[in-house]
Amino acid sequence: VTNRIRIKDIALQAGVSAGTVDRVLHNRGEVSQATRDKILSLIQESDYTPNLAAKSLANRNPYRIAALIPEGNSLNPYWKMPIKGIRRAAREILDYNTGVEIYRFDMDSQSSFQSRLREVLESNPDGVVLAPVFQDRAAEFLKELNDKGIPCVLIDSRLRKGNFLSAFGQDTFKSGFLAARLMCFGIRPGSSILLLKLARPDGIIHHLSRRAKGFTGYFGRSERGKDISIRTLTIDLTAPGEPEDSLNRAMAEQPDLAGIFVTSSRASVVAEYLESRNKEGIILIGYDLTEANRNYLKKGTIDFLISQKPEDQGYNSIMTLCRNLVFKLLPAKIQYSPIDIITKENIDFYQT
Amino acid sequence: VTNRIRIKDIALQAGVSAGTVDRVLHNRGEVSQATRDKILSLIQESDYTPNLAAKSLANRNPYRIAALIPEGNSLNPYWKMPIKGIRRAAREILDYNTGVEIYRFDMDSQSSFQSRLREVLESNPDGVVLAPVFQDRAAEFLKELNDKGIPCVLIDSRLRKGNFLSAFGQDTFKSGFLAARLMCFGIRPGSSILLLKLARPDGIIHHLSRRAKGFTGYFGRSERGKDISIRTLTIDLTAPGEPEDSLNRAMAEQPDLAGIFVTSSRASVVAEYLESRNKEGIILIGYDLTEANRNYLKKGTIDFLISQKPEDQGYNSIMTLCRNLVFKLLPAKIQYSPIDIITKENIDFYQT
DNA sequence: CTGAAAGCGCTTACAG
DNA sequence: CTGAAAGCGCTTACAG
Repeated sequence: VTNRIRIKDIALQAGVSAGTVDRVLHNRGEVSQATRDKILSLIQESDYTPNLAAKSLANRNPYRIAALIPEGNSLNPYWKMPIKGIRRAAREILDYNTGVEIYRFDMDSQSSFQSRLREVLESNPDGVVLAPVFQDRAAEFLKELNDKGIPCVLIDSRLRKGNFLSAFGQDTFKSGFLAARLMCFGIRPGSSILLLKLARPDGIIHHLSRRAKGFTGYFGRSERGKDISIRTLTIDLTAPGEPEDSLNRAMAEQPDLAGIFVTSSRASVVAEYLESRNKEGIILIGYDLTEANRNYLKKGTIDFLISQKPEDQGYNSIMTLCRNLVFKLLPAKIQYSPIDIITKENIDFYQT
Repeated sequence: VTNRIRIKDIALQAGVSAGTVDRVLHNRGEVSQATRDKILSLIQESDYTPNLAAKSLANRNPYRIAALIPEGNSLNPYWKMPIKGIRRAAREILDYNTGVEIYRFDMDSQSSFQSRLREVLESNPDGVVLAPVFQDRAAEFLKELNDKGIPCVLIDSRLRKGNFLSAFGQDTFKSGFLAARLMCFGIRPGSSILLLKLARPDGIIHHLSRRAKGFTGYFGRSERGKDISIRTLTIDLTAPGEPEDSLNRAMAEQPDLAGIFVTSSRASVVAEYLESRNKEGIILIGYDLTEANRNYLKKGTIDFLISQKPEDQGYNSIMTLCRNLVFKLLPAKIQYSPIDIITKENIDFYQT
């Protein structure tokens, strides 16, 4: 509070003007090597940190961020949550003279993705937040951004390399692993369980299959998991008669079924099925706090939901980009989301 | 980004100067009713929001916050975590021209608490963050602050009323309830469990007994909890021969012991005991990510730890006060912390 | 009751 | 290569 060091202070010490200090601070304009060195060492000693309020106030040119995010529809309600965080961040960074434009695309349509990409490129933004749903197209897009020198932050991504500023996402393998641990904790040894993939045929299923791998990976590695038998089932929810037909068959074939793990955010579909059939005592574990999932969790039909603070993900992706643009801060390349365990008992206190 | 409304804009529309608008904005100085009304309605229509960067830059008088927090010692390592958050917040709000002074006291000594209170009052701060460990003294202190018009934020508190700005804390009953749910999920029906209070004789045990109440409250209310037998045991860790003696006795009396719940942050003590006796397969649930607890969680001796983002609590308490001081924002009176479930599998991704 | 002016710390043309 | 000046939006004495 008291005596923070200002640019003016080091200028005074160095016997130059504030403008010159600013020039070496930002590697801008020509400064003689001698004064440059002097100022640099003065800055080192003085633990100078810029006043962010003053910095953003003085910042003339507004920055524009483009966010490319899937539409949230009834088949995929997940994306409403990151969008909420993005909107919140957008409001906050108005004071940093930075604006956010959101471009929505249809998760089921590569051409819709493609045309939004075009629009974004034409708008010539200062930075991009991207949900790289269609991997190959996203990679090409990333290259175009690189050529133009536009930084890009990835959200809910499993890309681990590529020329992006930062990537947000859960460790999907470990989250499946955790789900298995919870399942095994709750069922009797010798039980039989079902690993359920509820996907659309053309959907991106990389996340989902990593979760499944993590889940099955737990068994065999652990004491408790040893004598559990797992069956895997994939159901196309858009097919007629589904998911009832497939679930009926599975139930008939596994009469001793003790638990179901759903790799997608659609555990509610299974919960609905179990309720209508009056099947009780089957442990159900799934992902994401969608409206429908929350309800079944509160009723007790779903036992655990695994979440990843999707709103935070949206919020942080924008803030990361903004801090990079405005303050030139370099973020961590990978920013893992938490793997949160949500139950009926703690959901009311969960900050999404 | 483009055209945010400024004070100057409404001044122009109202045909007055910026100073006058500022006066009605802050209810300061005398302004004629007519111009006041005009400006007020103009503000309503224009969805004016102040530029926070400019606001804090122009803010002349520095604010001083005093934080009264227990020392973190080996018997109570918990408080290191909120302190970390407080320090982080302190760094950030330097730009808001606000400083934080931390006063530590000995949790076991009311007189130490008392003398720190005096120091704080004498320093005449603009706001106070308080861990109300000694309830009665804290209540008196609160009154003195009220008289002086100094706002106070409580941290890790179960006070639900009193004249404070905001209070942070977990719903301790519900967190015990959740622990019971997890316990019951994992043990066989008919098992016997131990509810363990590890306290010092003079320590504040309100938190701990609320957790215990929540834990026992689960049984009887739920299907799964019906035929579980619970024994409660209190151990004074500072007594000679403890906790070994008491635990030896308990083990002898409950040979079928399937699970132990520890209401304090010292589950590690039990974990150490179980390891040294080669007792495996007993489910152990406790609180807080202390160094020792983390280690036993990773080894698998502790099954679940319940956490409440203590660092966030420290951080948010300072930020809440700062926003009130600088921007006159009114926070929620009670701000519940999350009830997080931490396991070996997700601890690496947990943001404390 | 109201306006004009100076200042917060940083940035940005502009002039030399 | 360097300095002086103006400006970002808000606040704060000061003068009337």
